[in-house]
Amino acid sequence: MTALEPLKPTDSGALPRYREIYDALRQKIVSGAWPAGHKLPSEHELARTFGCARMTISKALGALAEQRLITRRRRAGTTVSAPRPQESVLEIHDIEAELVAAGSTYDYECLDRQVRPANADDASALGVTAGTPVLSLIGLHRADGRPHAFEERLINLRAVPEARRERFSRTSPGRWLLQRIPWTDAEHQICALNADAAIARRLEIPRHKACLSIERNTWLDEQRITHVRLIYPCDQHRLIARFRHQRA
Amino acid sequence: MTALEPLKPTDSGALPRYREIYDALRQKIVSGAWPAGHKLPSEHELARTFGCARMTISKALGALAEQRLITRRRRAGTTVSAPRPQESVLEIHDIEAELVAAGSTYDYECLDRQVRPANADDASALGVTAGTPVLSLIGLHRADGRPHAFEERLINLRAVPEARRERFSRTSPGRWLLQRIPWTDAEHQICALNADAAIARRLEIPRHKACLSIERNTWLDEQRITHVRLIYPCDQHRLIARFRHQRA
DNA sequence: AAGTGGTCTAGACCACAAA
DNA sequence: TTGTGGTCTAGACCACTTG
Repeated sequence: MTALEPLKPTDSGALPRYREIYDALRQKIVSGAWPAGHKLPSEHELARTFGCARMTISKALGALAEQRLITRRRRAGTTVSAPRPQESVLEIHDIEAELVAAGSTYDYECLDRQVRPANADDASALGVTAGTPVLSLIGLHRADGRPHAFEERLINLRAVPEARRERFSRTSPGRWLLQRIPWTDAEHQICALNADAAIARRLEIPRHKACLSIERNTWLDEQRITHVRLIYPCDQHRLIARFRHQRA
Repeated sequence: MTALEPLKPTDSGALPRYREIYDALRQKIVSGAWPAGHKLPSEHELARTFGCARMTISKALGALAEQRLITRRRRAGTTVSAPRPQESVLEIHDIEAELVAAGSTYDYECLDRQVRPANADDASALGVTAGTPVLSLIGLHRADGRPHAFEERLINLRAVPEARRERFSRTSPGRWLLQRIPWTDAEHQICALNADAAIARRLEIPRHKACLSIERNTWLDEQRITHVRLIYPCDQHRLIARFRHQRA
């Protein structure tokens, strides 16, 4: 199969035309028949080849471009991209939803709650100017009664003033925020660390045991909403990320 | 701003029409003016409101749907989605590229190389049937001469027969594969662990020090290509993931 | 200057699901 | 049954970029 199928008999089956075209072109690429750098026919030519309107071709190419399988440039045409660097969609689920889905019980306990003007550490973690009112929360997530994750959180009260009225004694602030506050940007940092004395005590694990630390910053447009650091014992959490070139 | 702008004077500026419409609708959603569950006007009505063709509206809505900000269903119409669960694009860069970008020198050393029929462990890790020929590689990545990551890898020789001829004595198999083999699916598992004796020795760190473990499986369509496990000392690696609702 | 992709139109028909 | 989104057409003009 070195030439494009000139015409496909209209599958009375199912797939829309642009999707068939997408699949046909994608096959050329992932099979290696069209290696990186290969120049594709122009949209006009593909439209003639496949016997459809140019917009239909454009939709198929748009999908391939979104998958980074091809690069499209005016005048220069469309070429097969170099294999993309490892990149994956990481889903970091809501802790409660995750545990409930796994059939565990869940509860949250507040260990400390303070409203204060941001000190230097707060300001740097949350990315606000010192003195901005913040809500500092320290809490523990439990699964089936056993410690599951330790949470340190800062909430920008300038962005989320209504959080000042919440006690968060049994309500996980993460869930509360997620349900109320739209967010536009999130950033995660993931690393490993050895449990220090405080963390070991809270999570009821030996000192120095490896833990997974997930830090998350969220924004609503330019405004910082919250900073959170979650610490999981190594054997209680595992991030799973999947990526498919092919569209759903 | 509770009503939609009925018409925008054609910005002689820059943005395409569908993008302006996308932005306008997105603003309604992230600002909270249209909460989750809110029903959007129909495409025909939006086309009238914005004074454009329905396909232009459809393109804007398609982009919003891809961001999961809205849900579109035939007959039922288009509604604002619930805030999405935490989900982020995780970029796991090629180790060498990452180090070079950071201004470090990089080298790879092969510690062990075997071609063998898959044993039970290989078969389970790589997801092939026992007896399938596999290439097993154990190696060390170094940055500025110091151990940076420990790698254990299995390559399915049925999928990548040409790997059998490679020595991989100084060439990182990850990079070699990435440059040659197209892949369609990848799965990552990330967790923390305490260094055991073997890892501590290889990475020249104390035993029990926390490490980040990244396991990756890759597929070409249904066929398994490789399984790799990378172990980084906690202070030498940090995954960073960003997510934006807004399109680039 | 000319060819390419990027966008847009004003229609059309269809499939689906809710009423 | 009917309104909705999903797809498609056969054109069109424009912006960009390369030759």
